[in-house]
Amino acid sequence: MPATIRDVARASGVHISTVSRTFSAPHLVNPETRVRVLASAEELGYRPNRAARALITGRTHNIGLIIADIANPFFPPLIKAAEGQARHRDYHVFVADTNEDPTAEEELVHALAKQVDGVLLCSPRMSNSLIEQVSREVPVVVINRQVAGLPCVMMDVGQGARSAIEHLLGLGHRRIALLGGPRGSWTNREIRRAAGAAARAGGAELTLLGPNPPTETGGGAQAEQVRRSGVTAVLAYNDLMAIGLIEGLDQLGLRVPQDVSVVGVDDIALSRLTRPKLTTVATPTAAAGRTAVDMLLQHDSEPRPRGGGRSAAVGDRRTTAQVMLQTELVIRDSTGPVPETGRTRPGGTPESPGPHRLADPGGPARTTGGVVAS
Amino acid sequence: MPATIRDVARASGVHISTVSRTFSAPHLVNPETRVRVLASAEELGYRPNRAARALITGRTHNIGLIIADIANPFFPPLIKAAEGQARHRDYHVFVADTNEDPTAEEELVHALAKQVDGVLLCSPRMSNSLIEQVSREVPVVVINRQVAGLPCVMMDVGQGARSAIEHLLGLGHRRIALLGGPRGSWTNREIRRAAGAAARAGGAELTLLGPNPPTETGGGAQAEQVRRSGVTAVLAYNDLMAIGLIEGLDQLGLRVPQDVSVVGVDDIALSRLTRPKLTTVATPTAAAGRTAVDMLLQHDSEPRPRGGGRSAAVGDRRTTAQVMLQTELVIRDSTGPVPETGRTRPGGTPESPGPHRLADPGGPARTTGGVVAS
DNA sequence: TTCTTCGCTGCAAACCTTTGCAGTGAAGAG
DNA sequence: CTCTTCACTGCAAAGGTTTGCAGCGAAGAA
Repeated sequence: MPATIRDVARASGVHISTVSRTFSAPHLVNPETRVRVLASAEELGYRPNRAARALITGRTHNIGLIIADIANPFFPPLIKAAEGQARHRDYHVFVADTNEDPTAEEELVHALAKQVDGVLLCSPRMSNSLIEQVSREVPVVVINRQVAGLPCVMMDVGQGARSAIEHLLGLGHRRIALLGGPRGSWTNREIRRAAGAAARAGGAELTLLGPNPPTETGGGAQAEQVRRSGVTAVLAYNDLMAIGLIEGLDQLGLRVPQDVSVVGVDDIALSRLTRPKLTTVATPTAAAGRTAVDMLLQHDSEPRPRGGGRSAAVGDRRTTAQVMLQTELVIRDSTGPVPETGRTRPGGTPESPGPHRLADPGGPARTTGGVVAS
Repeated sequence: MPATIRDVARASGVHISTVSRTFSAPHLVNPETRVRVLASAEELGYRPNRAARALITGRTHNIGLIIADIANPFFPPLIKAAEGQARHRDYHVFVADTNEDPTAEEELVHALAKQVDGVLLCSPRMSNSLIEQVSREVPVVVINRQVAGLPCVMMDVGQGARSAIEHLLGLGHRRIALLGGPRGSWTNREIRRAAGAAARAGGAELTLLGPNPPTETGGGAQAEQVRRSGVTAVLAYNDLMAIGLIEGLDQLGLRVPQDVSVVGVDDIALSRLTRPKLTTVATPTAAAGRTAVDMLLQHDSEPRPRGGGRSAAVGDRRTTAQVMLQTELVIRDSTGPVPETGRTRPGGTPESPGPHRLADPGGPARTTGGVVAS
């Protein structure tokens, strides 16, 4: 049904190459011919077949963005930022959602591989070796994970977790739980490592709860465990879990932050809207999206060889940079001083000490990142 | 860099067609040859180029999903449902976000056109005529909009808006505002039409506020207007705006539902978590996603002619159905009886009458839809 | 006049697959 | 021994573009 270049050529009485040039190099064709071709094209509703074009140029002007869970509000800012940056460079972004499933993840990069010039692998759940493998099929930039030899943009959640633990230590907490995220998450490991070290250094006991699905439900489901464990503070893998946990604790009659303090990670928009407002580690998601696109596209202006030698793909960079973006602890209302010992039962105090409050930095975290490796 | 079918053929000493068959019709090739080919392919890291394959088969096994704003929590359930349904039929979904921009919308369908077998146009902002035009380039199913001659799946927001207005009328409200959504939204028009009719029928005055961006910010920005207008109830274009409005009213010292009642549309997950919990019109988003995929793919089992005649694309259905899905009013805590006249200033009443509460249906809205046209 | 230059256009290869058709050789039937 | 059948494989066209190269005619230079 859709008209091809050949139909247009026939209709306007020229060779297909002229039609092609009319679209991709108009200055090479006689103005009169051009209008004739354009007219025929318009009339037939002709649109160049981008897949066929990509087959020969090796450029689709699309980039793929694979993310673990599109329903997690952590991702949209990253997606939007990536789209914006891509658009500046005349690229479109196709997003694919893996439902936290490593298998779906792998399938999707194959599905996308030849329809895009590169793939942004965001918070991947598959193994490093698998990532390396797929990166041989299509240029890849990894977000939220470090894998040797590949361009990566990471957020320093380790530093963030440390700040969070130190914040809790400063409030007097000595029994802290770490509400773990999904299996296979690099972020999860980083947080665990850093939080563990910080807790040890501060003489606190850190209880690990997990792995859990990184959702509100996943957080809420651990409320009972948190209560039983007797901790006075919790660091959650992300804001969603933190919010779910607060909800769950609430239903058990435990108040936040009076009975237990809760810290999240991500600083999603929602964390400003809940009551209490969430203390959280802000991650520079938008900057990550932009940076990743830049890294993927950094060499796309280089001339592409043709004919004999295999053509160089977008990701064929000699220098694979790894960038670490800063995080920042944002203290809001979900953390407070440790409750006095002895009062382990909630509800007795008429008015517990009000929520601890510090100046809210407000704006997004600073996003300058240092280049770590080359 | 990536190996082609020719490389594999050379490495395993067979013709490329044998390699092709090894992957797409293994039963046609001798087991011994097969293992040899497979071995070479494995060694070379060969992956069939799906774009080239699609060029000849006419099938990509991908479907495109274009949505207005990926950050709006209304969409993820729809996306997930579409993905699930697609996955059952061995299809992958590429999501593209338009940022509520009609131009980006059109660009994206062109970008996707030849990389997918069909496009789901979700809550499109472009004109009907443009939709018809792009539908000649790629099979399209429209969601949240009625356009003649094209398969559509709609949600009966008109009915929902009517129920909402009647609910408010029943609570005694006579001055109601309609917090409009974005320009170009079919849903917006439907709500306005139905709400207007219902208000008129009930002898109430309906104030139109808008158009607005369909976000929390968009809703919050109209709080001042709502206060000034003196209405006692608001029906918002969607839950996000309703939540933003409640937030904004709160900052102006107006309590919901004591001073003003607020109803949303969509029943996003968040609307259960806010205080007060949101009264809203539940839309069957997941069902919409599933249905749309089914409609797009309904003919994909038909044999495709080859050679002489132009091949029939996925969407080449004779019967373009239009489906209307039911909505349902879910009454929670953000609506209550109209405040007594005279008390227009907030803060005076020690304890206003508690929120009106009805049984919450809980489960998702029923999704059975009648076929409207053929 | 002859030669060069130049603007435009056509030719054909290339990109990577799939697939109808035909060819090959061996096994089985008569 | 000949003929058919059958499993397997190769051939080549097709799908819709892009692009280096060559051709062509006209205009300008010498």
